[in-house]
Amino acid sequence: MVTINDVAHAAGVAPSTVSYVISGKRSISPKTRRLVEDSIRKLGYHPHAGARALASSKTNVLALVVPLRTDLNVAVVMEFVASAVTAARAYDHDLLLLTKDEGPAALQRVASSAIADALMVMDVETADPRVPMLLALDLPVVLIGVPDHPAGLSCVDLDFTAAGSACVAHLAELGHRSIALIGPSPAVYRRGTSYATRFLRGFDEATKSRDVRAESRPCAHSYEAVSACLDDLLAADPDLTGLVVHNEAVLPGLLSDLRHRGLRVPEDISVIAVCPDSMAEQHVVALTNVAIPAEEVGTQAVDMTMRRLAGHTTPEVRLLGPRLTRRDSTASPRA
Amino acid sequence: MVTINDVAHAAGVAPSTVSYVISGKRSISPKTRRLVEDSIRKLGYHPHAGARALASSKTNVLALVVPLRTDLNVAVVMEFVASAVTAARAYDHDLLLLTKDEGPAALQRVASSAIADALMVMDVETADPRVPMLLALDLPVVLIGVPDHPAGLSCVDLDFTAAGSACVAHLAELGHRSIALIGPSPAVYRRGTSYATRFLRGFDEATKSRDVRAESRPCAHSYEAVSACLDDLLAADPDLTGLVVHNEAVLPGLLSDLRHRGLRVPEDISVIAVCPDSMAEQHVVALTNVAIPAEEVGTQAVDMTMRRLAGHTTPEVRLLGPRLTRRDSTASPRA
DNA sequence: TGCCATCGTCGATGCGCTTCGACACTGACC
DNA sequence: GGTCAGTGTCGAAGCGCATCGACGATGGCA
Repeated sequence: MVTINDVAHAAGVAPSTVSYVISGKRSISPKTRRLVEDSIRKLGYHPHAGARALASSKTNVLALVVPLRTDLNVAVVMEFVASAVTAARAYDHDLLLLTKDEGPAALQRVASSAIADALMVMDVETADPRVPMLLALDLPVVLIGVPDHPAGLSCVDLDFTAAGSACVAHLAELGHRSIALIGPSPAVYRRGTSYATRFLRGFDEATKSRDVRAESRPCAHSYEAVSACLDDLLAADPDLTGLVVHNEAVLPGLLSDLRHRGLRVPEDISVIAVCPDSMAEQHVVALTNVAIPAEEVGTQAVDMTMRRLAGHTTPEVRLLGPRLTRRDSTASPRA
Repeated sequence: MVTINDVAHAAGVAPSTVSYVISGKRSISPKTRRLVEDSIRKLGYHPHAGARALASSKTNVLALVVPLRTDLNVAVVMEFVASAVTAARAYDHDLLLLTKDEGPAALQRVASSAIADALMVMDVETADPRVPMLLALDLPVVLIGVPDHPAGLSCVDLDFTAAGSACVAHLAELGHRSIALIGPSPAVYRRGTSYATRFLRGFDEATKSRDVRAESRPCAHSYEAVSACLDDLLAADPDLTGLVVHNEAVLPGLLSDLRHRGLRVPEDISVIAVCPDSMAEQHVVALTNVAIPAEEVGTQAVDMTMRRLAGHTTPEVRLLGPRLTRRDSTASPRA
């Protein structure tokens, strides 16, 4: 193993000088800097992470708590994780993965073992039991999602409330007067998952204020559940002309089921989805959608985390405005 | 921060004794053990990861290199990652996420900074350029996938060659005489991704030995690509009665395209997929499939890694036998 | 009773790094 | 020529832990 001493020796300087060259915390003469940098390169020196963490109480590691359930959208989670890793690396940090399954104790463990410098937490619930503990942790914490009482925690997410409203607005402006929301699986609502309830709120508010008839149903993502859900909605209102789908996993099943029923999209029924753009474009009928900007959220989450680490202590709540893209799955209802 | 000294003081013993209680590397009297354990619990002591790593040259961290491309199956990658994290935690280790995008330098960095104790590498290519470097690293390395020359590295994966053969065997035994393989996107083959070429090899061998007419095509996962691919295959052989799909992402598009063409599954054409069971069950017609045991592979990968860390130095190659489940999408072709 | 082996505990040392105070040297200025 | 502020470098200390050799206590056996 190459140590800082080896480098110092090779460069003919003291170890501390090498350290200062690397950290830039003191001024170094150009000559010395060049000498040291050459030795570092020549020896292939990388500082020992543990030693560095011990001496500086900084690990250069960010911990990310991800949900590993299958009732959430895996593609979105993955995209988020991907962008978070990339963003973290841009700040010279690494990403440690924790699962929600390990529970709150895992957060304690990471904090008090000094395994990571900060925590990013996904799949936040409206009354998330982890919030008080996270507050007590005195590590920077960024939530992906917004609980009812973020207290002093930073949050970032798509503005799902606005997204819910935007979907309704789009359909209403096309002339739809009776629409329905197909939401995430019942379990997601039961947990009080932040984005689900926020979207529903936006949907409800908008349908009320625009005087649009509306129903909403959670929906598991088996084919039967989708089918039953549609049965139910069409029974409740046979004149239904618009569907808002806040559940990417059911889209394929939903679309083929509609076709089975002889309902054409968008001639007989309009469909607007909340899903990543790539997914919207991938269907037989390209879907009008509100994008889930997982990548953007991941980047922002890391940015916020790094700001906190850099000393910006005031927590922020960043809600990304929804972006609706009109494609081929929505149209005005026939008279 | 609670240190080992605090615990020692609280328990009235020396710090080293606390250390031995935790590690179990020397015998401790029951009385002392209880005393120490109580203090640990009372103070909420967690050893400082950096200090531990420095003193013992063990980080208790496993690094996992994941591909973040979207042309691979995200769900499978996610499932793998999930099971790997869980398995690692069972061994009291954490998982650090690296992306393939960072290139080989990232592996060097992790190794020489002593950030992780071992490396697990996904998305292995047949002639993977990382192999020589990994060998030089003198960390335990486990590949998920099998390169042409694993040299001294451990590998684990589904036996895709056997899987390819199994698909053919199933269709052939049902009486199909002309089948086609719809594979991953061209880019996947171009990279020489290990599982794609292995599957293709199994497919080719089996069709040859069973004297089945066969075509194979890579296929991107846009709807147009799927459609073009089908056009092409049906033009090449209008009597095609069986489809092997080694590309989960195209399944929804493929199935609806077949329906559009008036081809019923399985009456007119049989479809067998290589995908996770959950995905196979989720379609309108439940799909006969060869399962991708991502969870099992993840667990095994971690097991192998831990064995290496425990001193088992001989590299192993574990190929998991394919498991074919017959569902509703395959049947004998009509005479 | 005295000896020795065994068991349980302790103290000291060092892992590789950061950081702080100290210090030598330079050039500017009176 | 002497002083002083500033610049660049050094040495030492200590971060929290694991580990090793040493050592006291205990009990068995003669």
